[in-house]
Amino acid sequence: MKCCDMKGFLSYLILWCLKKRKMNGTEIAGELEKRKGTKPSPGTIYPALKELKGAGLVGCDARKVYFLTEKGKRELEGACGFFSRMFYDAKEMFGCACGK
Amino acid sequence: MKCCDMKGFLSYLILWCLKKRKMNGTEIAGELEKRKGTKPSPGTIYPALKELKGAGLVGCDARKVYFLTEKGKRELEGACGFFSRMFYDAKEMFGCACGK
DNA sequence: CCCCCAATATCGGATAACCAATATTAAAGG
DNA sequence: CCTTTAATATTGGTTATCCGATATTGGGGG
Repeated sequence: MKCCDMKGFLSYLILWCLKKRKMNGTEIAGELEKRKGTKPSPGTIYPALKELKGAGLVGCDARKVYFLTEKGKRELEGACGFFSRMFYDAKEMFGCACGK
Repeated sequence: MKCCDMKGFLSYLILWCLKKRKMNGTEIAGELEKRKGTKPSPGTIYPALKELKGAGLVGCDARKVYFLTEKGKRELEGACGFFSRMFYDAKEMFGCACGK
């Protein structure tokens, strides 16, 4: 088990980051590096963005600046609810996972 | 993207659940069902437990009741710190992901 | 206008998570 | 002790995530 090398987060994290502000691919990669500790490679980030765009969760303008669509916002909120339920006892367990 | 079918959580979630109390495989599966919405199959849960035991993160007694080892506790805390950093802005983003 | 560099895109492959199906073990009751 | 039923274990295969390497695009300076 490698808890801090967790897979399956990438798309979700991208949505999370885009909720704060519009970003291009490089900026997103940098933001993910800050959060995860490792910078996703181009071969990771761009296919992910393409997939998200194909799913209608993000859009991008002519300058390749990506932003959350309404559908993406709903998806993100659904995912947050999912996390919320999954770790409903986060507070009593630690003070953790709550960004405080 | 399938945010609510996220992979790579299983081992982590098992540790999380075992932090609360000792459990056998079936109980763990039930607890995961409550949290994730889907019950992991035997072919999922037992290999995961075996791996965790092999890594020294959990132990089990003669009755196959699993518990967190000290190493497992440290691992879990490390993972929690990881999450904490990853979603450091959880509060400002929503009120979410904090089990409240 | 052309070159150059950074950003973006694509592709193949490696890895690992997970499940379905099946086999084995253990427990409880008659 | 035997049977039956639930719990545990194993195996093989499917799928998806991610990365490395490599192409392509686009924008700014000369």
